[in-house]
Amino acid sequence: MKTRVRFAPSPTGFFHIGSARTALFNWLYARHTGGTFVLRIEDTDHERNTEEALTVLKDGMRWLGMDWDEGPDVGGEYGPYFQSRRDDIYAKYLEILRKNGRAYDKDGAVFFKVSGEEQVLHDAVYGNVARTEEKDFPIFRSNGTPVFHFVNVVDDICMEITHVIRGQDHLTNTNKHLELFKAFGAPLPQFAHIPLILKSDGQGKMSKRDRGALIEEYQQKKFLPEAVVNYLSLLGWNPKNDREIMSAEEIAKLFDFPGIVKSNARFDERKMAHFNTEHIRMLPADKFRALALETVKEAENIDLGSDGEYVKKVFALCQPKASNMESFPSMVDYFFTDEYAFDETAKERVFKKGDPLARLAEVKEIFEKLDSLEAEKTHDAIAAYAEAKGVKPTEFFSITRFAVSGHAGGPDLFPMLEVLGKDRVLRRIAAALKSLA
RNA sequence: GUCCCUAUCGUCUAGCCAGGUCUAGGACAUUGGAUUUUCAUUCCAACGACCGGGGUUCGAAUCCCCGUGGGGACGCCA
Repeated sequence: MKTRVRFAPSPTGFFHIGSARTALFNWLYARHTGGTFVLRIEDTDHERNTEEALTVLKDGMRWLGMDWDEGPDVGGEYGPYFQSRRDDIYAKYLEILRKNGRAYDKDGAVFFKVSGEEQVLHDAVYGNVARTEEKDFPIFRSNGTPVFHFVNVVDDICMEITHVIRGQDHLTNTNKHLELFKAFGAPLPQFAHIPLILKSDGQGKMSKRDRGALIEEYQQKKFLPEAVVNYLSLLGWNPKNDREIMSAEEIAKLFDFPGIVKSNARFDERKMAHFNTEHIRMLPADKFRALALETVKEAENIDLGSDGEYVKKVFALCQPKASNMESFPSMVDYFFTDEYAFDETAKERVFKKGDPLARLAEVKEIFEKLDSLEAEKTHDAIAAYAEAKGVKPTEFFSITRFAVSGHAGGPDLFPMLEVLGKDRVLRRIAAALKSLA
């Protein structure tokens, strides 16, 4: 039988990292098994702007590369995929319960009559979990709208969902669902509950107010979606072979229930950042260039000019040193303007010892004699001069970098000077000699 | 309060199910070195954990019990 899994969010206006991870595990399992990934919108009982909220959700899903096979925009055999449009189906299923004597009216609402028998869940992650649901619970509110537990089960039955992968916070709700499946005489799906994501500090699970809790944040901060997917996949799952940096395809290939961890995981934004850095470094040059271009263009104070080849060289030079895209514009700004600022802490560091300005003046003279600043030649020229003078070559490096870029760090110095070009470098050194004096 | 889940470095985790090969492995973070070509790179190293107590066993991180810690569910929210 073909696997059918679903992600069933209610559009709230933001895409929570926990939801995203649940979606991801479903998506991974579908791709791993060659099955179908259904996106079902649980939009009952919500007055919020669902159109906008839905967009946030869909954008987030698409950004992370979690394409759905059935659901909004793509349709499918099992629609409608919005609970708000399935009232007739719910009415039909309520009738079944009434006929079986499992539903009754109370206070204007409809209640489900529980069996009172112990239910044993065979969970793919947590094993057998026994629990008894003691109280009858409402399945339709007094305003006539159906309740989550009811619609969730009915939809899973109708959509022939084979595996229910969801957060562990539903573990104790599952009794209710088991009772309902049985009351309908429907086959049970395989349940797989996954551990929760906890706050990095403090108590409880990640809430929307915690930093790093919303997928929108990662989009805004220009994280690579593949990095977010990679990190999220490893929060509560692992391939058992110490592999960490992986593509979504690799993860999907390896993903399965036995690798899912039972205990909750604490979110760590530093490790998330690390994955982001690794994925940036791994990006093929052309993809990185496209991303860099987009990022820099959004930083309005930077004018890339008209020399496409120059831009290309700059980005290629900086990619290996880029730790995140958010700060990338500030990392490359000086390549495109002579009006760069001199970083104060960098200045302190550079001027801490020796006589940097004297060195800089010497560098200027050395460079003036060269016909171009080809990296190796430039280096050799300084090294030769330094040796003749009996000074360490390193004494020239920091000040040169600082003079032409305003930073203490950045891409490899000599390739950087080569990209900048002799004219620009000499112009900047001359200016710096005056302004830093 | 009741019920359910869970417990290895600060964090994510491997090992546990089929007990010995574990002086417990990897990653992030931190600290310290190296690359005498800077650096936001790379490499190397250090630091650092089996929650406590009982039991089973020749032997327990691994199996069992009890505590304790952590998390969750108990809504006419989803």
